[in-house]
Amino acid sequence: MSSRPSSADPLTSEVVGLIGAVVARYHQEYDEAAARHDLTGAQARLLALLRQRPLPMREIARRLKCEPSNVTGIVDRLESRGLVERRPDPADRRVKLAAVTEEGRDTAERLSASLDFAREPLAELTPVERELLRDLLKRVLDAGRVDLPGPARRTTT
Amino acid sequence: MSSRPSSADPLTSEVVGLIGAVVARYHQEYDEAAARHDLTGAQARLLALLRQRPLPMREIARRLKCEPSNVTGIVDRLESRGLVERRPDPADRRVKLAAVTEEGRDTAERLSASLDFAREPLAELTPVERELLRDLLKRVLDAGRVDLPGPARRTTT
DNA sequence: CCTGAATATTTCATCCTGTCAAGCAAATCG
DNA sequence: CGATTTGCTTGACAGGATGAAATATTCAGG
Repeated sequence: MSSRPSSADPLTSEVVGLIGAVVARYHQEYDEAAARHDLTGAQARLLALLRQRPLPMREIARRLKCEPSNVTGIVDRLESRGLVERRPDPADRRVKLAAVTEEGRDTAERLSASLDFAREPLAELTPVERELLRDLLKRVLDAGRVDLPGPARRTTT
Repeated sequence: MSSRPSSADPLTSEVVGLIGAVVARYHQEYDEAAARHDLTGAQARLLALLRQRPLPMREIARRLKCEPSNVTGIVDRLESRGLVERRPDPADRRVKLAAVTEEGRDTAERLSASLDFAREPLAELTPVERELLRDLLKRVLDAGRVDLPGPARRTTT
């Protein structure tokens, strides 16, 4: 916490602005891609999440950072369209596992394929630059985390 | 279409994943900061926008990339709390300018001050690294589309 | 075994965001 | 002037999000 670059610092606020722009762009493109498959953003995120493996409602809520009661509705809508199904958990009869159906997996895959952002634009960068960007983003992401003994705590400046 | 790095490319998809993580973090922190001031994300964005100067409803919709009718509601709610007011445009009586009130400006400033993301984490980077990140982000943003009112294309590449 | 606390999910009420279609008012053009 | 366009609002509606209450199941003690 020695020298926190205040937002007054022009360079820092420029980077902050750029990150804001990236966030806006990402969202716009994500929602557009979702809409192309008749999905909302939330539905697309849920589908992408379940693409890995079935998950309990509770766990979905935890990962999406929302209330479980909210997940109920999103799964309901996807289920009514046959993209997701609820299965009982053999180990605990309270929990319901949400899982993609065949069609759901197919949709998820087409969706992911049509997500151009951050693939198209990344073509601008050379492999070395991509590595650079990766490392910088990693460090920025790690930084916000609680003060764990993170990799390389270089509080220069 | 020469050398588009497919998502199959491990490095590219790692970077895509990191950008997704940044987006998620940014949103989470933005909404939390807004909530701390009893604002929703949309209300906070609108307030931040008007902090610069009053804007016609139409222009707000354009910048927030939503329908004008949506802006009406958001301004309504902010106005009912005394954070924003509608003024007539002397030049065109059809137009209504939304402007922050004193209290609105104060709230906007406290909000901006409490936006820790991308300021705290950026402390991890040295000034040189921040410049590097800035340039990489600029190029990624410029690549996809030339739509942003980007401040000066002085990429010097 | 039975009771009571904890957990997982759902339902319901409520609010905000977002879209679209319709409408009104003011400006603009022929 | 009259017709069209532009700016904003209204109303209807769907989805996302929260919080409180209800139900079912698990689990820990006595």
